[in-house]
Order: sequence, then C-alpha cells, then structure tokens
Amino acid sequence: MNEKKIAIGVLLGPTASGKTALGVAVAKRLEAQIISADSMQIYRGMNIGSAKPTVEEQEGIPHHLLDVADIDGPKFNVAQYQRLAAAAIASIHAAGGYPLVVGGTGLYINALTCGLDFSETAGDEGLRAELAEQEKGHPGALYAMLQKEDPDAAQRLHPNDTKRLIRALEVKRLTGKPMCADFEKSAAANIPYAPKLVGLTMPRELLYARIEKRVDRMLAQGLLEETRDIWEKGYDRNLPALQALGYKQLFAYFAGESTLDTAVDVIKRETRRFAKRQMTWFRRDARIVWLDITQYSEAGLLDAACAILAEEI
RNA sequence: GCCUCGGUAGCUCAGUUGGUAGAGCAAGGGACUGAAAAUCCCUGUGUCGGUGGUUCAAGUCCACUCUGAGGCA
Repeated sequence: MNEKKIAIGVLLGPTASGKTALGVAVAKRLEAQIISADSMQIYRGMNIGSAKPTVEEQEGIPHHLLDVADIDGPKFNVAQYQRLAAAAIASIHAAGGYPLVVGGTGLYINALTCGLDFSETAGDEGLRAELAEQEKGHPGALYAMLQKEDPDAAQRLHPNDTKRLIRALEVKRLTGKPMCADFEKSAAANIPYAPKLVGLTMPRELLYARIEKRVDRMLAQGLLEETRDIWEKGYDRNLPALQALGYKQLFAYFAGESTLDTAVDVIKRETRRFAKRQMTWFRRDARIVWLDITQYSEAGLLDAACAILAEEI
C-alpha cells in the first residue's frame, strides 16, 4: 500500500462526555463531516434515548451512519458498520472533506482504526441458534466443542462467555479456519486511514453527575413517549436494538415488571456501568490523546481538539 | 427518670459455646474481532460507637459513656 492514507479524526469518550456537541463544533472549524460510531444511533425511531443529535444540534454538518437500520430489521453488525463507514469516509474524502468519526462504541471505532478483518467470516443465524440450544441443554457443551475445534480460541475465552463461544465455533465451522486467523490479518497497517484519536475524559464523579442529569433530561424530552410508541408496535423484546439503555428498562415498566421510579434508577445505574466499561475499553488504547474537560474552557477544549485532529502526520 | 432493643464494609444486615469479621446490594478493576448501550471474568481491612476492665485472647463478657428507636412512669 503506497498511496497516501486518508487522514481521519476520531472523537471518542464515555457516554455523556460531550462528544456530540464538540464534534459538531470541530466539524465546523475543520470543514469535516461526521461519521457516527454508535451502535444504537443507527436505529430509526430511537432518538431521544440514544442521544442522537437532532437536526438542530447537527447545525448543518452532514452526519453519516445515523438511521441506517430498523429496530425489527435484520441484525445489524460490526462488519456492516465497517462497510458503511468506509463508504462514507471515501465519499467525504473524495469531496474534499475531513472525515470525523464521533462515538462511543469501541468495537466500531476499532473496526475502522485497527483494521479488524471480517471478510471471510460471515455469520449464520441458524447455526447460532442451534449452538445456543446445545448450550442450554448442556452447559459447558460449547466450550468443550471449541477446545477440540479451535483450542487457541478456547484458551482466550471464558467458558461462560456464550456469545463469544458461539462466534468462535461459527467462524471455525463456516470457514474451516481457526478464529485467530482473523487476528493475524488484522493490523492497523492494513487500513487505508491515518487516524487521530481524541478522547474526552473527566473525573468519575462529574461523569456520573452528568449521566444522572442527562437521563432526567431525556425523560423531560419525551423518552417515555418515544419508548411507548416502540412498545406499542409489539416487537420482540429480545431484539438487539431493544437492549439499549433506557428502552430496555422502560419496556420492563410497560410490562408491569417495575415501577417508573425503579426503571429510571436502573437506567441511571446501568448507564454508569456502561460508561465504566467504555473507559475500560478506551484506556488500553495508547493512540488516544485524552482531554480532561475540566481543564479547559469550552473554547479551549475546541482549540485543543482541533489542534490534535488537524496536526499534520 | 426507669426499662427494652439497636449502633459491625458506601447501604441493609449476619456473626455459632470469647480465638483480631462475612453475605446481599452499591462500588472498583479487567476482557472484548459479524448481538458490543451486548456478553463475560475478578475483587470484601472495616477506628466491629467510645473509654476502661476481666482474659493468654473480646464484635462477642463486665462497668461507665455517647447515640438512635420504642415502651413505662
């Protein structure tokens, strides 16, 4: 690969850290277009709860990868995200714009910036369902099978991590190759991008206070009504989209399984835990330049982010 | 004023016949390659309200004391 790599920016951070607003401000200054890296904002109809930027909040900056899937549509996945985002980046670049990835879904960000390779490892829902059944009938069955079929993969997985065991078995059976083949082919050197990563951070207490406030704001903006509309469509509650924070807990309320107060408390608690998991994911990525928002004024933060993102490679 | 029952981990509480404490929840840490806001793993030192005393040894017994709830006058 000797052609010049496309410079892209990535603005990431835990939920409620202020990525959306800063992203738009950065985009305005750097003539960028935004590619969302958020596994829930892809769904049409899930707006308030996913904190999807409204048209006003987008301030005229083109946003890609929002509203690209239906709640009850075919399962969306990383590979699809990778393809769609790559296409968006290519078109933005071709038009002379700066692609700015903004979001908090670590796996999606890595799919773009770490060269994760999904090309030969398609999914098979039928096989997954079958494997899930086997595990139900005989707990431990999947792990035992994987130990025989792909010992390397088995070694890096925990026997209880059913989802990953299923995936590893799926890869082996569909491609005939062990899963680690994926890992070998995946390398940042393979990607056609030169990414710059900026992360938003702040003291844990402040982040938690912001989460609490944001959940309250979502409720005030009509999250309950938005969720009720979805609830009334009678979707299967097990759909991936409906595992989203906020929606899941309000579904429990509509189903009579909890009071509204309890549901709201659970949303806040689960959102805190989610933010913690996001931080765990991002912390290990040494490429990220962190900006503690308490160290900057609003304008200062924008300057700092732009300076990092616009820096020549 | 007297009596009773409490005061042990951030919260709710367990703690056997005295051998320097343990559950649930909360919280923290970690993993993560086609469900990822998902999924999974690991982690319990705290002036046992305080001060004295008995004892080789006290959350556990005794005295005093602070404090909360209830009861009786």
